[in-house]
Order: sequence, then structure tokens, then C-alpha cells
Amino acid sequence: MDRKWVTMGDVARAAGVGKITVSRALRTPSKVSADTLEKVQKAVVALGYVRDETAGALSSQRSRVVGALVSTLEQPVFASTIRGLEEGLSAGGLQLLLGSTRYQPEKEALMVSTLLGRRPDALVLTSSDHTEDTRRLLSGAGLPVIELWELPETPIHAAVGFSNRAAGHDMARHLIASGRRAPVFLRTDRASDTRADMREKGYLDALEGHAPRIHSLPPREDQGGPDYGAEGLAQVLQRWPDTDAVICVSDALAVGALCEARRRGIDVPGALAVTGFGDIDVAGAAALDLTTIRIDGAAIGREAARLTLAACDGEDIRGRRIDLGYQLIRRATG
Amino acid sequence: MDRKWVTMGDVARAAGVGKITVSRALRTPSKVSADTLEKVQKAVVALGYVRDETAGALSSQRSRVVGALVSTLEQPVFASTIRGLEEGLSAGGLQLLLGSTRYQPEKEALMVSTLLGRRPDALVLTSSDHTEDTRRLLSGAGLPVIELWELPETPIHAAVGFSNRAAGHDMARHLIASGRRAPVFLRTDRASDTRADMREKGYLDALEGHAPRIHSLPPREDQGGPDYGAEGLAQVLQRWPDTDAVICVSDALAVGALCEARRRGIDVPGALAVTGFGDIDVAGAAALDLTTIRIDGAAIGREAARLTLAACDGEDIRGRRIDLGYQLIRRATG
DNA sequence: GCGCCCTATGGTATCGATACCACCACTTGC
DNA sequence: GCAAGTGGTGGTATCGATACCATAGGGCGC
Repeated sequence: MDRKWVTMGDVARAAGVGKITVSRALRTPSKVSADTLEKVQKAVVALGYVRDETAGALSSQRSRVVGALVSTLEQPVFASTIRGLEEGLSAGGLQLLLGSTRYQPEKEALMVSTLLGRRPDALVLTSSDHTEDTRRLLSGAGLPVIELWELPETPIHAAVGFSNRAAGHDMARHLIASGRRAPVFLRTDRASDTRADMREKGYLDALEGHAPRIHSLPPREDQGGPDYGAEGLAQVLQRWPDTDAVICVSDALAVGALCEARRRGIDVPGALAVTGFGDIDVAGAAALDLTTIRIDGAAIGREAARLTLAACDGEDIRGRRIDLGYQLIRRATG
Repeated sequence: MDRKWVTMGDVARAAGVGKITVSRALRTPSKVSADTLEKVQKAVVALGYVRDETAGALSSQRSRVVGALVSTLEQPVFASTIRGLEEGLSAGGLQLLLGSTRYQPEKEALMVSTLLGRRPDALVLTSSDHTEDTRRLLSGAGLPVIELWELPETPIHAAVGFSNRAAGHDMARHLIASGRRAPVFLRTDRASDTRADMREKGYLDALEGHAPRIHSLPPREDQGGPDYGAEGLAQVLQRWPDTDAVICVSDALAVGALCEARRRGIDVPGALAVTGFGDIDVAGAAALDLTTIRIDGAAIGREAARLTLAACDGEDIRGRRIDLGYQLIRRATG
């Protein structure tokens, strides 16, 4: 299974030039004569040479790798973010080293340190809730850090996202304005899901005299699919039978809650409004037609890639907060 | 923004030992006395040292990185596969370098060569359709290659997946056995989606005299969400008005087709059966209750991680084909 | 015609870790 | 009591690329 890799020296010998010339021919072709360039390119093809980027990283102190951490890949919106990020970065010649934290700050701390071991040129974090350890590591590392999906007051360096609080507020406001009297906020109770926390805060902001009703489902291994939402609605109705709206913290929960409501013969949206968050692709399908908040995940990723490339280019990105907003999509369920 | 990284030499000086001892303390603690170990660990914490893995990779010729390519992350089943893979690998001390090919073999060729530049210890490919260039690169590179989601007759080295052909066959068989006379196979027409091709072959195998009806939707930028499935059903019904079953190549298409059928007032499953592929989490929700083929994406990832770790341990994995099967989930739509 | 600069190229040191070998201080066996 | 082992430690070369400096050769201005 083992084979020696072709090295730059091999290519140099084959092309009859010095190896530094090979390096230049590949990295900065403009600094090499057309003649030499061709010889080198021929030798590269003939030998099937692939440059060892790790060696290059060591000597140039630039790895051309960006570390990224997501809470989970299994929510399609995050997957879209990663796609946008990957596309943007690879266009700029950067590669993506990926990890997931599963909403656990301790896991994040571990992963950050693992990623730093690869000496990435930048770090992208899909979260803004970090342990003290993480913050210390990051501030000591001296590399650009970009936070996504939230807009903290004082980001570590820069952030790309939207206001979860405002979004939660708008949704609650919308329901109250259309006559709902007893809206419930349904969420999972993960220890550190700051996005859910902020949406909940927004919900509370919007109540204006209505009684706050927050129902938290205990965290589970799976990330909270529709089954969980169905269960959640059952609990909510038992706890507050007069509920007339359920604001779910995610579309997955909302789909479950909606189906459970229909199963029980509850009139949606007549007797009960159900709303989601994220606008996953099935949310708009006719059988569901869910009212929700649309987030453009891919755009967040693309914007993050733009910022990253700028930072790698030496630009100072500290303090930048890019708000990409959200959109309340009013459909049939509320 | 720049700061010098702490090196192993710094730690060695602080701990009053040689730097090779530091290396051993971190990599193989058992070979160092308890006393020295403690001194080193203290120095590591005090200085906030993070080992430079790229330098380590260069000298040990083992990068502890695994390159992975997926067709897309936006199908939840692939996201699950990546989660399974990542969990398995990180438990074994390996990191994941991720790229996506968007179902384009040329993009795959490019990404493989980019990944090889990082000198990964293994490669995981979510596809079995490779260009000649890719095959040459891979065979020359001399590293373990694991293909997922398909079971080619002769994998490059090893494969983990299931028979897409058998799954397509079983679904068609199931519908015909329950009395359907004119089943249609609905798919998107991507140039190189071999999984869809195999499912289609399976469908054809099962027809036994019934007329083959395959409707291909032209490829589009988005990966084919429910909207596309709705459009697809409309086209199918126009082309073959007597259609009594639609076998969709993915759940996303099926959800769209199902909703479109209901919108038109078609009796499902009475007049029309609709089936999907993948069993995404909303498929089972009451409002959809889709008949589909369940694939355990996470298990595929975990099994791939196991194989990868074995291969990195020196085991010869050539010729292994691990069949994880699938499950026909019969629900309300057929 | 001389000196200057600019382009193209090569040599050598270097990045930060690990492999390999050497060595020392003990213990163990006979 | 001495050779042979063993566990712990350090020195030095090395991995494969790039940075930095040096150099050769030509064109051009004065």
C-alpha cells in the first residue's frame, strides 16, 4: 500500500532546473520565464506530482486551511452554510477542516484546540457561546475568528448572522397582532443553545402583558426531529389547554407539532397557529405550508468566506458585524 | 493580529528537559517517567502550548488527517454519514478534511488532487463514479480509499454501502405486488449520479412485462427540493395520464410529488402511490407518512470510520465490501 | 562605455516536529 | 562481581517545502 511521494526535487531534476524554480513555477508562475514554466509543467504531469501543502505550510507559516466548527450538520440550514463557506473558500484557494460540537461548549473547546494544532489561517465558529478556555486559546492564537449565525455585541473579531432576538420578537408580534392570546414558545432545553435563548428573549420582549409560556423539552441524543415536536405539542396542550399558538424554535419541531395537531383534529390555524424557524425545503411544501422565519444559510457561509479571504489577505476585520437579516414567511399555519 | 506560536522547544526549556522528551510525553506518555510527565504537563498548561500537527505530519509521514468528499451536504442522509464518520474518526485521533463534489466527476478529480496535497492518511469518497484522472491519482498515491453509499463490483480498495439496485428493485416489486400497473420512476437527470442510475436499473429489473416509464427532470442548481418534485409529478401526469404509482429517487422529490397530488385532489394511495428514498426525518411525520426506503446514513459513516482506522493501523482492507442494507418502510402513501 | 537596475535562477538556512541511534544509570541473573 | 538487559533521556539528521540572499546576464540611460 505504501509508495514514495514524488517530491519537488524529483520534479526539478526531471525538468533540469533548481527546486526553488519549481516552487515558483507552481506558486507564482509570473516570476518564471515561459520556457522554464513549460518544462516544469511537463515534468509535473509526467511524474504525477502533487505538492505537499503541509511542508509548504511549515515553511511559509501559512497553511491555507480554515477550521470550521458547526453545532450540527444535520440541520439543513447549517449544511447550507457550510456549502456556501466551502465554495467561497475553495475559490480563494483555501481548504476547509471541519468539526462539529453538538451544542456542547466543552466539545467546542476540545475541537478548537485540535483545529489549532493544524495551524489554520482562520477559524469559523457557528456559535457565540464559548468557554473561558476557548476564549483564552483563541485570543492567544492570534488568528482571525469569525462567528456565524448570531450577532454578539462584541464579537471575538467579526460576526456574520442576524438577530435571533429580533426574529423571535417578530414572530411573536405577528401572532399577537393577528389575535393570538396565549402563544407558547416551544424549544429543546440544550444547555448552551444561545440561538434558541435569544429567540426566546425576543418572544418575551413581544408579549406586552400576555403571560409568558415557555415549554422546554429535555435534550436528547438525536437533534430533535419531528417526533419530538409532536411529543412537545402534547405536553404543551396538557400544561396549558387554552394555547392558541405554538412558536417552535425550529422547523423540525414545528413539522412534528403541526402533524400532531392535525392528528388530534385541531383546526390549524383556526384554533391553533404553529410556526417554525429556518424554512427548510419541505416547510413550504403544500401538505405543510408552514409559517416560519427564513434564513439564508448559504449566504451566511458565502459572506463568512469573503471575510475570511479578506482577513487572510491581511485586512483587519476586527469589529465587523454583518447582518444578513431574516424574513418572516407567512403561510397557512399562522 | 500576529503572534508567535509556542514551540516544543519553549516547553522543553520551561520544563527543564529535552524537546524530544516533550514529544514523548505528549505522544506516548507511557515511555516517560511520572515525574517528568508532570513537569511537562505543567509547562504545557502554563505556556498554552498546542502541538503543531503539520510539523509532526512532515517528520512522521502520518498526517492523522482523512480526506472526505461528499456529493452534497444538503441531503440530510449524507450529513448523517459525515457525522458518523467524524465521530468515529475523532475517537481514533483523526481529523476530517471535507470537500463536496456536487455530483461532478471533474470537480471530484480536482478535489482529490487538492486533498492529496495535504497528504491524508486515507480518503473517503461518497461516490463510485470517478474519472480516469482520479483513478490514476488514487492508484499512484498508495493510500487507502473507501467508497461509500454504493457497492461496486471491484471497489478501488474497500466500500461501505448497500445495493441501490436491489433497493430500487424491491420498491418497484412492492408496488407491482400490491396491484400497481403503471409505475413511473421519477428522477433528476444528473450526468453522473450512479446511485440514481442503479435504482433505476433495479426498477427496470422488477417490471416483468410492465412498460418502463422513466421520467427525468433536467438538472438544476439547487439539489432538487420538493418544488421540483411537484413539477415532476405534473409532467409525469401529462406524459402518462394513467400513472398509478410514482417511485421518486429521493424523499425530497417524493414530498413534493405527494403534496402536488393532494393539491390536485388525487387520492393517495388509492389512485396514486408515491414513494421516496432515504427516510429523512420529516418523511415519517403524520402529514406526510411517506412510504420509502430507509438508509442508515450514520451507520455508513461509522463503519467507514472503523475501516479507516483499521487501515491506518496497517491492516489490509483491500477487497472489503460491507453491505449495511436498507429497509422498505411501508407507510400510508403506497 | 560604464554603471545601474531588473529579471530569472540557484544555494542555503529554516519552519517544528519525530525517527533513529547513543548513552547513562539501574536492575537482574548466574 | 560482572555481563546482559531495561527504562528513561538526549543529540542530530530528517521530512518537503519556502524565505532570504546572492548572482549572472541583459537592456538602458547618460
